[in-house]
Amino acid sequence: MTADRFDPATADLHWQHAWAAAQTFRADDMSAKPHSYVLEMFPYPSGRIHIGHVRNYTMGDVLARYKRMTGHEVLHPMGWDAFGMPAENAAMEKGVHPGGWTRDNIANMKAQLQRLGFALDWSRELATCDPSYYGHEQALFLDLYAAGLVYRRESAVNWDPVDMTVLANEQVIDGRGWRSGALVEKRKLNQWFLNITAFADDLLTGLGALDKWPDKVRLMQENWIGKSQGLQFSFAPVEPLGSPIPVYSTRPDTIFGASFVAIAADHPIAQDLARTRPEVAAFIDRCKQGGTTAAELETAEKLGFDTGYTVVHPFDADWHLPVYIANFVLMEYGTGAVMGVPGHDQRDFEFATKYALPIIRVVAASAAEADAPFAGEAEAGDGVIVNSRFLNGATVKDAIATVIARAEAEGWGQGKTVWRLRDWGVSRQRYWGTPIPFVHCEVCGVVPVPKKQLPVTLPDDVEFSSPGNPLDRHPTWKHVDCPQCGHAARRETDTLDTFVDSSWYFLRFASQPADAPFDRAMIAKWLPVEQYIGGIEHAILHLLYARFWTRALAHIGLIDVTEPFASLFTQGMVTHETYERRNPDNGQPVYFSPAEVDRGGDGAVLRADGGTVTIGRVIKMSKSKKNVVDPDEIVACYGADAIRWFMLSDSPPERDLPWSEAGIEGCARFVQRLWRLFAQVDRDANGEDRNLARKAHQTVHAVASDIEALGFNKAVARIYELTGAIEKAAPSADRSRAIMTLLLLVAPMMPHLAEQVWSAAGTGGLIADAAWPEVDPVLLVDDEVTVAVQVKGKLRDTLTVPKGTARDELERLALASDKVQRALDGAEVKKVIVVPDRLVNLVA
RNA sequence: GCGGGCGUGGCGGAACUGGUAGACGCGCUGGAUUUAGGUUCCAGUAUCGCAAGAUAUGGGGGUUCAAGUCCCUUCGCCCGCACCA
Repeated sequence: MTADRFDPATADLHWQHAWAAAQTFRADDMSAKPHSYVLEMFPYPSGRIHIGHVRNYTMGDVLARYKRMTGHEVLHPMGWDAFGMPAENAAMEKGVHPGGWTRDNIANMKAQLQRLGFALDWSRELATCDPSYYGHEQALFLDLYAAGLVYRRESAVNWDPVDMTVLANEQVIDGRGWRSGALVEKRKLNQWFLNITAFADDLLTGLGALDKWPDKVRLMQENWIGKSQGLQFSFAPVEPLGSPIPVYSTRPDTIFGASFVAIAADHPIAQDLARTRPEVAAFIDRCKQGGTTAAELETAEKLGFDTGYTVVHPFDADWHLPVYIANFVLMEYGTGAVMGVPGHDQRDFEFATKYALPIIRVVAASAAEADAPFAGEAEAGDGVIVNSRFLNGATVKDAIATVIARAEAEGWGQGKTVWRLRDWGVSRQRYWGTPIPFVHCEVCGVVPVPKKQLPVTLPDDVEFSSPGNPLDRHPTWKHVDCPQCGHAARRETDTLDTFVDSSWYFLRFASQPADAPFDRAMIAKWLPVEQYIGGIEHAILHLLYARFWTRALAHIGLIDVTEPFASLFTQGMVTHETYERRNPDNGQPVYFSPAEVDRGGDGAVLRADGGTVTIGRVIKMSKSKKNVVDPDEIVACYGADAIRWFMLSDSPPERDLPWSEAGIEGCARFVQRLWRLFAQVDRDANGEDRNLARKAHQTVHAVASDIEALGFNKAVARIYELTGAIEKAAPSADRSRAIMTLLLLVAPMMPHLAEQVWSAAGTGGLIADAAWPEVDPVLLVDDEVTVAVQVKGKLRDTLTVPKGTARDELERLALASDKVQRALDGAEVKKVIVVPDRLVNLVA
C-alpha cells in the first residue's frame, strides 16, 4: 500500500473481476447458513441506468453485503423487466427489432451495473422476454385458467388510442394512459381477465400482517381494494315504470331521509328512455362531456333529469320518490343507482338544493335537535337517529343493523359487501409481450395450448410500419390447428400485460428449473423476500399484482408462501437543482445541464459565455429540465465507491436526495482520506487506548443496527465520527485495531477500496467474505458520563462523573458548581430532580 | 373533499422511552503548507451581544421540574385517492 492515492480506475475493475472469478456472490441453495433474500425491483432495460437505479441498488447492495458478513447465505439477484412498449416504439422509429434493441440495452445496462460493483448473483440473471421465462409464465397462466382464475369476457375497456392497446384500471390516471398520456376511450372488446377480485378479502386482510411495509403503501392498497359494507335493496316501481330499481347504500340508517332516487346515465332505464325521448338522449350526452380529472370533478355541477317516474319507499307504500338521471352516479360502482339522502350526503345535498327537493334531517347531535337547520352542507357524521319512525333514538351503527335485518326479514334487500377492486384485464394488443397461450377454434371454442407445446414463442419476422398489433397482421403465425379437434384455428394474438411478467419473477430467481417455473422446495427456502426495495410509484400496481399472483399460486397448491415480500422499503428520488435563464423574446425558461455550468459557493455561471444563470428549484431529475447526471460519467470521474457513498449519505433513504457536484467531490475526498488512514495500520504499535476501543465497538454496534433499519445516512455519520476519532488518536495497538474495524464497517459501502486495503494488509481472502466485527459488550458502556446541571430547567453547567454516580453525590457536585451558584443567586433550592447519568435539575 | 406525511442553522439532516437542540456532511470564514489553483492540515461557524448572558426547532396557547418530542389551535408545503353511494 504505497500509492498516496487510491486509484478507482484500476482498483474498481480489478476487484469486480476478482469477485466474478471467485463467484463470490453466487447464492448456494444448499447452504446451512440462515437464508436471506434481498431484492430490488428489477429495471426496465431502457438503455441506460439512471441515478435512481444507483440509489436503489446501492441500498440493497449494502444490506446484502452486510448480511453476508453477518453469516447469512444471501440471494441478491438481478434481471430485466424486458417486455413493453418502448421496444416497439424504438422499432417503429428506428427500424430495429424490439428483441435486438432490448438485448443491446440489457448488455449496456448490465455493464453499467457491474461498474458499480454490486454484489449480485449474475448466474440467476433473467429477462422476461426470453422464452425460457415467458414459457413458464404461459404454463402458470394455464394453471390459473384450469383453476377458474382466468376467464374471458366482452367488456368495456380502457383503450389507449396512442399506444393502441387496452389499459387496466390501475393504468388509467386522470382519464389518461399512464404511459402515453393520451385521453383514454371506452371500447367493447373480448378480453382476458385475472380474477383478482376473488382474492379481494385475502389481499385486504393480508395487509394487516405486513407490519414491515410502510403504512402509506398499505393504506393505498387498502383504499384501492376499497371494501364497503351496506344494504342492497330495490325500490318498487310505480306505473308506468316497469321494473324495480336496485340501489346500494352504506347508510341504510338514513333511509327515512331519502327524497329521490338517482340513476347513472348508462343505466338501462335511462338508456331505454333515451330510445323514445330525444331530450333524454341529449341529457345523457351532456353527462358524458366534461373531464374526469380531480379538479374538473371537484367543480363539476350536479346535473339531473327528472324522468317523471316514481318509486315506492320500502317502509311506506304511500311514500313515492322521484327518479332522476344524474351525472354524478357511476354505472361501474354498486348498482348504478343511489338513494338520494340530501341531509347526510354532500352530493345529494347539492343536487337537492339545485332541484328543490326536500332535505330531511334524520341524524342529529341529540334528539332535541331533530329539527335543527343545515348550515349549507350535508352532515355525514355520527349522531342519533331522528324523524325516522321506528329508528328514532338509535345510534347510526344500530340503525344500520336494524334496517338491514328488517330488509332481509321482509325479503326486499340484503346486507352486501361491495369492492372497488375490479378484475385485472391482462389482454394487450401488442407484439412485445408474452403470447397468451390459447387457440380459437370455430368448433371447440377457446382451447388452451397443451403444456407440452409451450412455449408459444413470438415470431421474429414482424414489421412495424403500420399501427396496431403486428401479431395480428403476421401472415402465418396465427394460423394453427386446433389442439383438440385438429381443424384450422386461429391463435390468440393478444399478449399479456407486462405487469404479469413482474408478478412472479422473484419466484423464478429462487430456482430456475428448465422444465418448471420454479422448484417448490427452493421457494420455501428463500421466500418470502426478506427485504424488497423500490420506488413508491409501484405502491399499487406491481405490489398488488405480485401479492395476488403469490396468493393465487399458493391457492392452487404450487407454493406455500402467500405474501412475497416480508419487508418493503420505498426509497426517495434523486433530485437536482435546475439552471435556467429567461428567453428575452418569449419569457420562457431555457435550461442548462450541470455540465454546462460552473457552480460556485453561492452562484452559478454558464461556461459558454461567463454570464450568470439562475439556480432554480431542486426537483426530480428530468431530461426536459436538463438537471440530469449520468452515473457512468460519475463513476468514470470519481469511482464507484464515491458515488455509492454519496447515495448513502445525508438524506434519509425514504426522502429525496439532492445531488450536488460539491457533494460528490466531498465523497471522493473521503475515499482518499480513508485510504490515507488505512495506510497507518501499525502492527508493532503498543499500548492501550481504551476510549478509542470503546468508540470503535460502539460504532460497530450502531452501524449494524443502522444498516438493519436501512438508516444508511446515520451509519455514514457514525463512520465519519469514528474516522475523526481515530485520526486524532495517538498510535497504539487499539488504534491499529480500530482502523481494521473501520475497514470492515465501510466494506459494504465502499467495497473496492476495502478490498484493495484488505489485500495490501495481507489478511488473505476477500473482505467480501470477511465477518462483521465482533462487539465486546463491556466496551459498549461508557465508564464516564456527562451530566447536565440545570437550574429551573435551564442548562447552567455540565459534570463529568463516573457512570452510576449516586444521586446525592450528583446533587452535591451540582450545588458545588460556581455557575450554578451564580444562577441561583442565593435563592433557596426547593426541589431537586436527579436523573442518574443524565441530569440534575435544581428548582429554586 | 377523504387519507397520509413534513416544517429544526446558509443547505442536507441528527436528537433513544420528554432529560445538554443543531451529531455528521456540504458550504462558508480565518490560518498553515504550496509559485498559484487544487490537495492536505489546524481553528471557527444557529442568532443577538465586547462580555455576562439572552433568544432559538413554522405561529399561538397549554401540560411538566424539564417539550423539537405530549395536548389544543393555527399557518405553510408535499404525496396518494376520489362524484365509490
